[in-house]
Amino acid sequence: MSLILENLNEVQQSAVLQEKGPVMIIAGAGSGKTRVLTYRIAHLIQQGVEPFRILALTFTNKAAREMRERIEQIVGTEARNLWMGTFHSVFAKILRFEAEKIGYQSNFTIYDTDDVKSLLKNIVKELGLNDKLYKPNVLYSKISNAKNNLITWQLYGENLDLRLEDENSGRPRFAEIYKIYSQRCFQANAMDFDDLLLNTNKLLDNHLDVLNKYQYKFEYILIDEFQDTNLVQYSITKKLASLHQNICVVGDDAQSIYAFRGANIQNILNFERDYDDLKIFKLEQNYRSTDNIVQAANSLIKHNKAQLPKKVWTSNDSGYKVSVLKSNTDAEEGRLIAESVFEERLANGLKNNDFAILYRTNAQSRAIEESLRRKGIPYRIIGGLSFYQRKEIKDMLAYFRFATNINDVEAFRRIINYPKRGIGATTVEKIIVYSYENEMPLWDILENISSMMRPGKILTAILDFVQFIKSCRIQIEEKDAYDAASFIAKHSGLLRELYDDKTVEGRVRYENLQELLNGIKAFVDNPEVEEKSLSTFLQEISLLTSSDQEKVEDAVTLMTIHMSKGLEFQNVYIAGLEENLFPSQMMLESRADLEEERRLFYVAITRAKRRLFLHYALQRYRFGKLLICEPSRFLNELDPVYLELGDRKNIVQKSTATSNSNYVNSLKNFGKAKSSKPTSTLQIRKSKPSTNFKSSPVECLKEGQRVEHIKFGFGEILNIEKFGNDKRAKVNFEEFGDKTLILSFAKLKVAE
DNA sequence: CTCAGCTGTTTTTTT
DNA sequence: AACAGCTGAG
Repeated sequence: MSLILENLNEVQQSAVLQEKGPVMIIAGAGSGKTRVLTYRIAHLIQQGVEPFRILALTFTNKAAREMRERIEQIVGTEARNLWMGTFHSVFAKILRFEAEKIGYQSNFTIYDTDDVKSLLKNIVKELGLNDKLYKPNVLYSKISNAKNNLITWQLYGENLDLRLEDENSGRPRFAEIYKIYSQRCFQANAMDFDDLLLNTNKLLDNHLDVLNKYQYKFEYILIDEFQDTNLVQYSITKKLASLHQNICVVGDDAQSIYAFRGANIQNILNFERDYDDLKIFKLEQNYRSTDNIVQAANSLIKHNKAQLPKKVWTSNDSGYKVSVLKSNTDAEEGRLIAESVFEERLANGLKNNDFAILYRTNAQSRAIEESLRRKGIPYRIIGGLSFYQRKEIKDMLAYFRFATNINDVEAFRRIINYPKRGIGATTVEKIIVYSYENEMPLWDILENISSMMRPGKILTAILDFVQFIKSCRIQIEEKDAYDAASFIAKHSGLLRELYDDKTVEGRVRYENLQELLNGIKAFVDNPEVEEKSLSTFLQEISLLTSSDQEKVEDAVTLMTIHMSKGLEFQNVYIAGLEENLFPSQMMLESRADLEEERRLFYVAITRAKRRLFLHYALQRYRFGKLLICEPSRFLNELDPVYLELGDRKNIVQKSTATSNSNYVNSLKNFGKAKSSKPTSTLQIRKSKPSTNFKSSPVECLKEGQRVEHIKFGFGEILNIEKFGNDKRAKVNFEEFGDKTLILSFAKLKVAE
């Protein structure tokens, strides 16, 4: 027991020892938050609390797994009985157990984003609405938003304010769509991510016996990353904790980066309001980073108005200053990063695992990957298209899904004519619409299809398909996951389809499918797994995310900043610190929440332990266009005292003459930025897109033509060549030198 | 019903 | 650049 405590500072200790009652731990970045949480749980177990009476909710499965392992190291295998996982996975588990109470079957499917969008698209189509106005993306986020705020479709329909808002924004029928969508999910015995929470809440509200059971069961409740919880999550945990009142939340308002998903910092304030005997602990000492990094982060975050008072400090050495590096292009940015990784690794005896490269959007990884590959630096990408999101995998899983849940309409849609069976879109639509209109389960129709259709090729195809699904169901009943999956893979024709595809992509897809089967084999062979059926496997993976891939060898990590939360690395590179990319233009336009973007940058900075590199490029390919970029406003917000501008000689060597002088200029003026001009020298050019700039048609542009570009100004076309379906022009600009532009995209017009 | 080829659209972040 | 959706010919 003292063994536990000697690793902790005073505040950490008292936070661990405050076992009873509501506790809130405000934990600054790198302040040992996970350690406190881990020890707190271990301590409870050592005090004799049964592990299965402790509920610990984390943000990612990975965080849960790591914490479980660490607890296991302290208290032993008992830790396996903890109720620990993400909100979604824990409540999915409870929902499967209690499904009948809310009219679901326990083998319900979890619809992922693609399923949801496809369903929404079809509803809009059926209602004959304008799909420009009713875009699946918009609808989904509106529905998700509503659900996260406990607004069911019934409540939505009754809420006149919301209805009025929809009418004003040109979507008067949204409430109807929400209703139909919810009903369709229910009929398909499916839940989307948000339903896992909303239905849990509903279950606890409407079934007192269930509520009592879990209230009694969970004697201690702990919530990690509390700043990222939304209203449903708060509502559920509050209900569960109301009997024992032993609820401990850990969070950092400065790291709240999921508002777009309904996360609400307000929860922290509500928490103080809802529990008046609340004990608050503030962890403010940072053990992770050098002083320069901590101070740079502080200097950034102080620009945010909405925050809890808190002083993050460290007794660590000041270390290196934070490097700010300019590149001419995204490609050069990648090269600088790769070179730095290479040198730093060699000079300091670091391993690839010690490096992380972070970016705002997944699309940015390409350029960096290329330069890493060129330098022969092994890397792994976390996020992006995860294994389970690949088309071929999702197709295979759709077969599994449909065979286990025969009312899963979205799975049915996916596989009914893939591989091609001669059952076209028209037929499929007829079946589905018939099912909805007559409120008949999909499977009832399929089983009786011969009495509803004219005999012919199509009918035979459907009958074969139904027969096949039936045989799959028998396999799933009788065999283990691997045997059943192999049967389905083989007899569905999917494996053959991909095997026959001799292209490179086809090969990869085939291998991916084999990989999936290997994964299922491993699942079956795992002695810890008790239930080895295919449907258990499906349930296991439906909430897996890209961050859950096991880390393999020693490799540099590439990921979005969102994925990096909770992690730390010796060296961190943040790429793409440009206005409109970070902070993201989208974010600013849609929600105007600059503070969340700033918190995101704060999270990124505080991942670094010993060295931090901030990169921006002057030009970058985005959306297939070469864009001129200006440095992020966030760079100007950092206190220059903790920064150094491009110490790297190779920038000078490898840059062109023009940029060279830019580099020197900005180096000269960087520290004075604040005193001289508020906009600072980092800014190159105001990017006010002139409203009346009209590109000339491509045909008007000839070699030798004098032209004007919206950003580059005036220049002369040197040559034009065909590039795929596009034409590309090399243009010599007076101010910016030679540029190659894609004519169909470039804002370019004939000069007057 | 299927396929090839063309057109237009879309790119924030994730459980 | 990558895709989804449409059109027209078979």
